Amino acid sequence: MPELPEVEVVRRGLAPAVTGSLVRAVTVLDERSLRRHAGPSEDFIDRLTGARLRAPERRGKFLWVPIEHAAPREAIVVHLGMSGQVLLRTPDAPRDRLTRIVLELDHPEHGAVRVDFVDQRIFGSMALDDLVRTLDRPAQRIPSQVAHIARDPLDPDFSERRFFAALARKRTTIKRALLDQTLVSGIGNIYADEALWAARIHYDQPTESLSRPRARALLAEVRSVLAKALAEGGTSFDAQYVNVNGASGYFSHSLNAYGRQGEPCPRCGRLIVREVFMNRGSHFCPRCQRVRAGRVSAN
DNA sequence: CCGGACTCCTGGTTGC
DNA sequence: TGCAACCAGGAGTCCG
Repeated sequence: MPELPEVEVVRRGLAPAVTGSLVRAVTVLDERSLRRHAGPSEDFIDRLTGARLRAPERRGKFLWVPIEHAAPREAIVVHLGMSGQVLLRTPDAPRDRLTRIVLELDHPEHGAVRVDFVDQRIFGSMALDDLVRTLDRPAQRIPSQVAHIARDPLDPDFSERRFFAALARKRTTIKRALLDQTLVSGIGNIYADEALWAARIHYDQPTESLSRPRARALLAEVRSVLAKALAEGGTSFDAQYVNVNGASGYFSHSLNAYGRQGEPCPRCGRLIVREVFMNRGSHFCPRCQRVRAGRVSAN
């Protein structure tokens, strides 16, 4: 699935069901989905069973559910990878064929609920991880697996100053930078292409050649596209991305560049092109988005 | 520090 | 219709 808007849709959907719930039972159907859990699956099951869950949190594409009263403090960390889904089901609902992990919860008000982690490609994972303090906000604890991930652009504490400084420090090109989760998190291939299209920037434009106003404009487009996609429930091309109730998002109808190769650019009419970059498709308008000469920063 | 190659996987779609 | 090749929203590691 899953870039920031899709993961946030999942977080919001999960919140009312898991917050305050007690974990009654844990079933691991495929241990490969625990790849990022430090111990064996029995360890995951034993430590989680009987735990009381708190409200789910998110940074970038990582989602986690803190456990109450755990010492050291810990959380269930969920990453959806390319094809992960988190589904809320009634206890006796049939299981999806690709279900890898099942959590049976008991909510103090809503009663029994089942959380199914479904993942076709198994690039996603669940894990129990310690919550640690990080430098970027000492008052907050986040899973150790997420500590290297930058804040995302919809985070109220996202620092533009920091982002621009990190961008200036990098000797790379812009799409690579947008996809670098240690610079800014939550952006994946779809929204990188969409934001670059909106800002009229070529994916291979060197970051050091971007003026501050253009970098600022790009960040504004990133925020805008993420927010719009979130408002429309995320981007679904098929059943691979759905919310916790199994419903698709609508943002695929609003895409201007991603997956639109051969179709006219909505702005200028020139046909959108797809090129392979970083082993994946980059979609852009060859007229609106050209690599241009720009200032080379002094530092 | 940076980029490219390669890894983890399954299954739907495309093309012969 | 069969089957192989290709493609996919991510991200970590290793190597030059």
